[in-house]
Amino acid sequence: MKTLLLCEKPSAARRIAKALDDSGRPAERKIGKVPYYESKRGERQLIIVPALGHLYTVAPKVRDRNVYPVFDFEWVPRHEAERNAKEIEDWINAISRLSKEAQEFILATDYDIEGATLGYTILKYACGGKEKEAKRMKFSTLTTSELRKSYSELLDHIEFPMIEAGICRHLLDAIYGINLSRAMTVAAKRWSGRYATLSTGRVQGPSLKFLADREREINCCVLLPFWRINAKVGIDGQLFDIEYEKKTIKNQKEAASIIEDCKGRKGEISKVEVREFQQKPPVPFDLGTLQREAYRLFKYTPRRTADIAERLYLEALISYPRTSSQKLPRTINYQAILESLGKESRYRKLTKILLEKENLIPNEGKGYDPAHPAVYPTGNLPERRLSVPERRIWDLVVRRFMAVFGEPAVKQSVKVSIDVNGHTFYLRGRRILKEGWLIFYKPFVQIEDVILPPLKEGQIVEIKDLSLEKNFTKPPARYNPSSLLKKMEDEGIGTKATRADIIDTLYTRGYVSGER
DNA sequence: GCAAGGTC
Repeated sequence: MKTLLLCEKPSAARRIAKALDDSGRPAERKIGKVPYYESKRGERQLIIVPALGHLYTVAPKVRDRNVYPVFDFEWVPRHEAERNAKEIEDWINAISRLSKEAQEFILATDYDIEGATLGYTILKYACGGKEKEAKRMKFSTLTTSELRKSYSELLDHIEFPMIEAGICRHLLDAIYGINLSRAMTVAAKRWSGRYATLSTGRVQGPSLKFLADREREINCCVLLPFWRINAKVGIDGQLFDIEYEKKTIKNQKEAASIIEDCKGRKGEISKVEVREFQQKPPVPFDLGTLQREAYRLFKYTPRRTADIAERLYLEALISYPRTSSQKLPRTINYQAILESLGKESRYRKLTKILLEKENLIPNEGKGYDPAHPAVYPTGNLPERRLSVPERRIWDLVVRRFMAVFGEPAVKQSVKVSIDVNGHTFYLRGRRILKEGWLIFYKPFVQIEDVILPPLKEGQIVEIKDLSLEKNFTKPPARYNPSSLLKKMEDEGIGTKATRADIIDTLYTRGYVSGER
């Protein structure tokens, strides 16, 4: 009796095969490039085979792309509808062949709308109509214990209502996106006489609108003048910038009279406020946070970061990157990872600090993902020379991982009020009292101490370089790929795996240009 | 040479 288990992707199939095999060592086999596993579990022989995400997609029944509108769609193997999907044919053939040896079927794809749907289409079209008899494994992490539990508590059938929703999602996106895209392309050709691909869709359209709305705001923005009082204070031969109690003054007369009042006057310190506060460690990386951080630090676009992270994942240097989780489950062996990273000389001192702690507790964020934990380094060290971008992203993931286990940083801020003829100026100082997690994440945070000499109330100080600066209010900033990604996340459009690609498409179509 | 969603 053979049972076929269908998984979402190769890495999941491997984990599942290991978890379910009685000896923990399933046989690894291949049909062409398609890997699969044979596990023994009691009397049962399991054939565990991965999909590669969706193997089927919806496409218009009439293949002529100039037809408009189209409402008749059908499920087809992906290689028939898309370019760059050549390997899908082999994949479907392999699953099809393995399914013929099996008498029982279990769906073990991700327990979400797309996982259920991609499993359904494969069971139906590649396995010869097995979608009704297939059982279902339900799990939210790929830990051995949960996988075994879900295998022992198999659900009777796959989740048909969820699949209805998934099919509906595919069809709506296709009907809406393909028709509007064709309409725009045809209209543009009639108008200009030239062909250019135009496209829009459920996610592209609204994303572009965010940019258009912002551009309109910028163009409509009326720039108003305002004035700023600049001054310095001299203490023990050192000069420090001070700020006027009102950061901006809208009226030139008022500003000029403040200058007049303060000119040639000395200042008297009226108050010294010292405040200490803690800054908690950062949370582990979900993909979006990693993409934004890589843009902030290296100006890598979200797309580029996703590509690099994917490569690092395939070389087993980091965990699965397409995650929205900001949590690191206790089942991850933090200590082993740190010990291994410590073999790299530049991490040795840092990992030592963490390994000496009594317990390692990550500061976790709210982000949750049913299928994957946050991005973390596996502890493996590169076996080849990484390119500069690869090294940077890996280093960022490593340091972030260490930082989440760090102690809070303790900072001190000082606010000194200086009275100048009835006007108040502020002198601000700041310093780090305890580095805490910053020691791990140092290259990626700006830490600039402004250390003030000892000051006390009633002390008289010299006011220098008193001047008036005219400015204009600024329009809101344009989006960049990073802030647009954030906006899409906040608005809940696209997914962690698609947002970067969709932003890229906006550029490819020529809707957006400039900063990338 | 059309969407958006999986995944490599």
